[in-house]
Parts: sequence; C-alpha cells; structure tokens
Amino acid sequence: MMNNRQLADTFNLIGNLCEIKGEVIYVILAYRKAAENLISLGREASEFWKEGKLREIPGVGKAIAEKIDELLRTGKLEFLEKLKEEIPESLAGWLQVPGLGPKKIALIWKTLNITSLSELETAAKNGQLRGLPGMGAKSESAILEGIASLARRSGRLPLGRAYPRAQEIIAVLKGVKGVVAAEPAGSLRRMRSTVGDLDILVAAKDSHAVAVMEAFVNLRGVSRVLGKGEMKASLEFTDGVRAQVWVHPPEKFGTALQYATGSKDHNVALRQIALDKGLSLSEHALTKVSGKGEILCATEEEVYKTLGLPWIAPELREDRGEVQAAKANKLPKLIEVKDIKSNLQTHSTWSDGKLSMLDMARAAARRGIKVIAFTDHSAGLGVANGMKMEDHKKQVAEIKKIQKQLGDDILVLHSTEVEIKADGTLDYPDEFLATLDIVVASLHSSLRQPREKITPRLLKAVGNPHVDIIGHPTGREFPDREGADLDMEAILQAASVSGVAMEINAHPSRLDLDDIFARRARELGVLLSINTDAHSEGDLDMLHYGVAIARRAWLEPKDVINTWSTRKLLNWLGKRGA
DNA sequence: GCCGTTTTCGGCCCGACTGTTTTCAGTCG
Repeated sequence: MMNNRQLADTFNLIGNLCEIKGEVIYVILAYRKAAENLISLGREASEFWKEGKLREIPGVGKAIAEKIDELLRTGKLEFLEKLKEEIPESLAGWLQVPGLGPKKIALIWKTLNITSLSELETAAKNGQLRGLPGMGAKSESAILEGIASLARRSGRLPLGRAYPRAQEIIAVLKGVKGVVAAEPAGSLRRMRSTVGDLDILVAAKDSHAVAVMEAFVNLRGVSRVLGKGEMKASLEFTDGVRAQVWVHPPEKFGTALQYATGSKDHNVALRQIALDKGLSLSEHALTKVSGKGEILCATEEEVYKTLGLPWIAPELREDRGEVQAAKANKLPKLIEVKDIKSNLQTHSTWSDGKLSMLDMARAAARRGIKVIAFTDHSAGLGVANGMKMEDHKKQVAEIKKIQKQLGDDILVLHSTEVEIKADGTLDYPDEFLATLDIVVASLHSSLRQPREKITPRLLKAVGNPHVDIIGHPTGREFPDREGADLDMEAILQAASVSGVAMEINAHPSRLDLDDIFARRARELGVLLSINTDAHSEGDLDMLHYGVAIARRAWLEPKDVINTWSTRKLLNWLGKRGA
C-alpha cells in the first residue's frame, strides 16, 4: 500500500513530465499542489480512501482521486506509464539542474535525442548545445556548472546548518553602512526542518543597495555569483550552499519581508484577501486596484493589519488553516523558548555524554532550566556505553550528592533512555523502571523492520505504564537516515489512550516528531515533550529548533509538559507507572 | 486539474534577472 510520500513523489513526477511535455501550467501546478497537500496531510491518504473520502483532501479533485485510487489498488498508474512512453522519465531529473527549465530540456532532448544526465554533460562539453536556438556558449557552460553543483550539494540543507550560516551572513550585512535591518526570509524564517537555500532580506535606502550587493558577493567562501542586479543577488559557496539577498527601502520592508517569507500558498491566500478589499498586494506595496494610491508598510504588522488580520507567526505560514484562524481571531498562542522549564532527555558521562552530571546540570541551570533528567542509555545500546542495571545505584548516590551542591537551582531526576529492543520488549524489567523518576523509551536499532513489525514494537512501549515519554519516535536523522516505516496514526491514537508523551527531539539532526505528526498529536490530545537530547553543553542551545518545530505544529505551552511547573510535572509523573 | 457564501466556467502571480537577443524567451522564486 503506497504511503503519502510515495503518492506525492508520483504526482511530482507526473507534474515534471507534463511540464517537459508542454502541458498548460495550471495542470502541472495542480499535480504539485496535490503532492504538497499529501505530504502535509498528517494522516495516510489510504485511510481517507478506505472511508471513500479522498476528495476531502485539499487539491484532490475527480481526476487525481481516481489516480490515487488506482495507485492504492494496484500500485501502478496506467496514465503515468503512458506518459513515460512519451517523455523519458530521466528527463525529469534534468529539472534539478540549475538554469535548466522544461523548455530547454525539451529542446535539447528532441534535437539531440539524448535522455541521460551524462549524455547531456558530454553534449555540453562537446559544444553541441550552443547551436540550438536561444542558446549560446554561456548557456552551455551554465549547464555544465549546474550539473557540477548538483553533484556537490546533496539535497536540502538541514536547518541546523542553514540557521547559523544565515546568521553569519546577516551579521556581515548589518555592518554595511546604511543597512537598517537584515532578516532571514523564506523557509529558513519559517523554520522548516530542511532549507533549500538561504534567503536574506535587507532594509536599506536605494543609495546603499550597491554597497550591500558588494559586501554580499565578497563574502568569504563564495565560489561563484549566480546573478547580481540592483536589488537582488544570488551566489553559491564552495560547499554548494546557495544564498540570495534582496534589498528594499526601509519604508517598504514590511511588504518585502512578508512576500519573501512565504510560503507561496500563504501569500496567495493573503493576496486574495487583499483583492477582496480592493487592494493588490505585492512585495513593494498594497496598491488600490481602482484609481491611484498605495499603502507602504515598514513592518509586517502593518501589512497584516491593513488586511484586517493579526500578525501571523512565520512558522504558521504554510496555508494550513492559519489565514482562516487569523480571520476568526483564533490563532494559537504559540509556545516560546522562555516557556520551557525542564529538559527531560540529556546524557552524562554515565553513558555517552561529554560532561559529568554536575557540570551538565549547572550548564542547564545557567540557561534557566529548573528540572533536568539524565536519561543515560540502557545496557542494550553497547555503542553508546549503555548502563548496566547495577550501575544505577551508584548513579543515584551521585545524584543525591550533586543535588546538595546544586541546591534549589535545578532539580535532578534519576532516569533512563531505555532501549526498545527488536522484539518490542524493553531493555530493563518493569520492576526496575518503576523505581525511576522518569522513563524515556526509544528505538535505536532494527529501524528498517517492516511496518507490520516495527509498529507493534513501538505500540508495546506506548502502552507500558512505566514509560513516560517516547523519545525521537521515528528515529530519523538528517540528512541520511529516513525514519522508520511506522503507522504513526495508530501510535498517536494509542498514546492518546495511554497518556504517554511523545517527544519532539530538538537536535537539528533529528527534529523528530516533525511538525506534521506533532500537530496531529495535538489534535488527538496527546502530550508532547521538547528535549535537547544533549550530549554536551553546546547541545543545550539547540532547544530553539525543537520549539520552532512545536510552533510549526501550532503547539501552545499547555500542550508541552516541559512548560509545566515542577510541582505539576512531578504530580503527573507520580500518577504514571505507579 | 482544481475550485466556488459573487462564479459549475473562467480564473489560477508576476516581476527580476540573464542570455541571446534587436524586442524577447526562459528560469527562478
């Protein structure tokens, strides 16, 4: 049975092939829109299908519903097979090459009769492309560079790499004379877990724009400038990371930042609201459709206010109901980093952590944390120096000792990250787990088990009354490891019954649960827990990534157990596993 | 191909930049 990811891949492929074929653009957009909505659905499309409700999925009409039906029934799609006979499938991959679009791809393929990327590279090297209409030597070398850069960069950049990188660029640009503000935009500002490239918006008077562009293209590590104009420039660094900068005058910064932040679909929804009010919204201004007159906005708040809306946090701008919620004044009061009072998954030198419990607790306390749980690995995870059961007596003794030294600054909880073994049993017996203050249960091994095996495995842990939190539930790691093939809907349903909390692991290589599943968890009344999984002091500063994912999932402080007072948290733990 | 509390047909975003061009097409976001 195909999952949402596979269905989305199929429709994206159809969209790409149709584009090369030369279909009208709106057909292509419709397939891509459907693919996007499938990804952000939060439940498997097959469940809608079983209930005969495929058409309730946004962007799915008669034609696409029929295609989903055929794919779910047979695993194949006649339409796509015929399309592949017309347009070679490998051409879709060419669209990944920067500078190559559908028109040129079709032209090259039809003229030279080549279909693979290596044939394209050879043709470009041999100077076979420059003779084609509309193409010259420059387009030829642009394609060669595009192929090379495609090989260099492996997909999207994890947020944990993109975010600090953008901050560095912003710091430089803020130092340029005449720059009033510099902010991240695009998916980076929306804090998606991966980012395509770094979008940065600068506020400066037109007379200073040239200086900003100069500073930007002269950044350290730039390998080539992809484009440079008066208000926009883009470039690539030697490691394949791409960045682009726009400069707008301060009095227009609000509309510009709003526009550049997106998402595309959020902006489409806003423009519609503007039109309903007789206004046309662009990156430059709100313009009156009838007659003359434009409203300039220096801040985003003014943009939204002009449209009769409260300001919408960037993390929500995915066209997943935030515009309707804003209209009804029902936006969530999103969780913030300062709401977090406890860190319920950390590691010390008792397993694979870098710091002693005392040093780690002090480092956490310095960051305003009131409760810390040391969840050192259980014995079964040998690679992480897992703790034997008898070692815990010594660890408890040490906790008692350091608690005296720490005083009221921070409360230390005795805990474990217990391994969920391949057969679904836990690495420590229940009687022992009952003696711990808090228990996190996680998968680290046999992550590639089939869905029918790994789902019940996790369900068993969800139902264990001694388990308080399920750690990094899918086990995904950026950029290389996909999460386990879990029936997450079943797991979240079970969690809503057992009362176990699901973790949003804040480490940028995990961000697991993701925003889609976390939002579904909230809908089902499942509690969430944001933890850093810190193995070092620096890891404690990754908390904001987890909070960003929580915000993208519409979470409020009350949904997350780490915002609770110490008394409330201990009370909850006391009732569990008793 | 989807969508509709103005529409079941006619919309659906378009402006900046580049390269190959003599006034424009393709790509990108």
